[in-house]
Amino acid sequence: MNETDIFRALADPNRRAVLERLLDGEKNATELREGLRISQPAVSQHVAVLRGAGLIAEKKEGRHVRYSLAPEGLAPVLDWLTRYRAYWPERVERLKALLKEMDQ
Amino acid sequence: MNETDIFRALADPNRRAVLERLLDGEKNATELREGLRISQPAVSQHVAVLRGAGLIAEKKEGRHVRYSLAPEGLAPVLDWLTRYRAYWPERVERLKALLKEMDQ
DNA sequence: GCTATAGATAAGCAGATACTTATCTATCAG
DNA sequence: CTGATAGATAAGTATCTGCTTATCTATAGC
Repeated sequence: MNETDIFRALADPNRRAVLERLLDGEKNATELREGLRISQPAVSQHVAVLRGAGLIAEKKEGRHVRYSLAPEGLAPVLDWLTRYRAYWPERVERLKALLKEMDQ
Repeated sequence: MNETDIFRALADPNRRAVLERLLDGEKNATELREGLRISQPAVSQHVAVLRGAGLIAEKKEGRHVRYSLAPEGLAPVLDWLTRYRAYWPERVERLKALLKEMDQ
């Protein structure tokens, strides 16, 4: 839930890959594992780190667990990044375009 | 320069503190150290990690080195984060306000 | 009940991290 | 040249990470 936990969680490529996979909807652990060349326990451990950082939520359904992105989880990163906005040169233009697009 | 290097660099509180300090202008290593309860070599090592991640630039001036934030350094983080925009609920409102303010 | 499957937990280990003290290099002041 | 200072580098070490295999728990189907 704090910046350190979140940045540490995001520092691992396999964990970012897990988040990536959740972009297109809920997944269970086995689905999250696809494409990652690590064992089932390793996935479980990564998921625990992501959950601890507040980045994913889980919902038990029988013997399956459905994992999903936690909507507010990345907010501290955005907040942190915003403090450095003076150092986002032309990226700001891209963001403006993005927000305009989102308005439609 | 890649996401992993950047997130790893940001995962350490002392390194984030160094960046924080650079928000109000160039500093030399001794100034960066103020407030951090770590040795001079530790600061030097953190600075090396931040430089390696492309987050700070340095300019030698005699026996001093002036460190500053590297403007483009955080762009990959912003880009990464943008992919999760659907999960930024009301934060978007804050950003819109911010960008409007920057237009003035 | 028995067996299979989803996922978590335990234990162990190799490599990475963050720190320390000691030392080195380079510039500056006299 | 000499001594002091800014900063980097070297070497050593305790702790943390990310992984593995083995095992455990819990649900589901028969």
